[in-house]
Amino acid sequence: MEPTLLSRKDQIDHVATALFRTRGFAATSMRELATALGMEAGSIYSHIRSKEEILHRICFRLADRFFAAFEDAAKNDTLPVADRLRRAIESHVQVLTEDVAASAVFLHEWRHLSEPARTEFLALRERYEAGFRQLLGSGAAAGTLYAPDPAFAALTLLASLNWLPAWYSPEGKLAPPDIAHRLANQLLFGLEVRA
Amino acid sequence: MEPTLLSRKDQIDHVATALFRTRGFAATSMRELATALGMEAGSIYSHIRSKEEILHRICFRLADRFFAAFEDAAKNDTLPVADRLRRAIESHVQVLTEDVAASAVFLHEWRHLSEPARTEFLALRERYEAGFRQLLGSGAAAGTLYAPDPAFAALTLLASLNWLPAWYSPEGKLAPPDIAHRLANQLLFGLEVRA
DNA sequence: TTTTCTTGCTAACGAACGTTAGCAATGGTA
DNA sequence: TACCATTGCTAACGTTCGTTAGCAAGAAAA
Repeated sequence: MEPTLLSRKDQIDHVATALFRTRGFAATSMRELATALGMEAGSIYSHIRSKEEILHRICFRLADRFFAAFEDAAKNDTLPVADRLRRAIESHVQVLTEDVAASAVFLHEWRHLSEPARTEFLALRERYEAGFRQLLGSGAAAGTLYAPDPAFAALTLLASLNWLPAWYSPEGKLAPPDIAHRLANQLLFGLEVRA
Repeated sequence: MEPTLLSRKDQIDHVATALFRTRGFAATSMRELATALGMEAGSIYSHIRSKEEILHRICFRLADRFFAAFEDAAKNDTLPVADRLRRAIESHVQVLTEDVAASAVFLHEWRHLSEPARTEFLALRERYEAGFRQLLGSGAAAGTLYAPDPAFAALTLLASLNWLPAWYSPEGKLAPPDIAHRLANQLLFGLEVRA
């Protein structure tokens, strides 16, 4: 029938990601998931321990990817801060577009993690934001970036980026690098025409 | 005991809004809602017809507010476009901060509306975004705004604003007008220091 | 060949879900 | 006084939920 590129467990994760994205975690039943996979609800438990385990894997795997991409992009101390920020933005967009569905789940469904996973997740997110904060802060200190309140700037910046899964489609006219470039420009240069 | 400032129905809406925000619509049970209101689950149905009716009211009421605020702010044809955009941004932020919980529900929980309400809601949101698109487009045409792709710019702009309910607290150090002003500045002028 | 792992089924568990019916107390209105 | 809208209760309905137990077929490993 189909080539088994993914293990059954990975297939479950993949299909669950799509369902969690569109219906939400709480509104997705194991029976819906099973139907989408072409199997019975009980059978899923041959591969996973619980529904939440799937969500846990989706969220934390993506957190890992965001961290890895950020390390690569921003931790080059020889580059000017503005350039490092641009690269961090582009990396973030790349991770988002690589798997939009998982990104959407990562951004919205983490609340359904129970403790202590939830707290753990929020700590990771906080650490990630701190990376952007630090970048903006040192840019402001160096006088190359305008960010009187780096925390505020970081929130706004990430907000613009994280809305992407709400509208991005791989079939759209804009390719991910295009999007990343435009977003970076708009955030760095603003909307107002310069004199 | 307590002064009855709100009708029981309004109290239900209010408490439900807070629960829908933190737990999500699907993960909030009528029994939880009842407990938070100090009553029994069945009793709620003396005031409402269904759980979804509450969500419907929350979402569409806020849509009305956004439209009203935008009309006030942006439909003054004598002002320069950039100023009208700034005013629209500030109005949007004001509606968001006036009721953060309801805003969060409006932004994230509308997916749980069933048809035809869901389609109706999306049409409203699309019309609202079109207002910003048009503003950005005419600014670009007039040469006062840099927005080569007004649709893209509108998405990014609203994204920055709509993330606000994720972090804003009325007890925070920034007052809503401050926030609005900073957001408008950051969006209009960008992060990079001007020559 | 025997064993073990993977994969999946059926049937069912107890719990929780949204909602309804029927009844009762209260307080304002006629 | 009689009436009626408001408000809330108890008890239960049918359904769906996540999950488990027990069994079985096939492939891979010993």
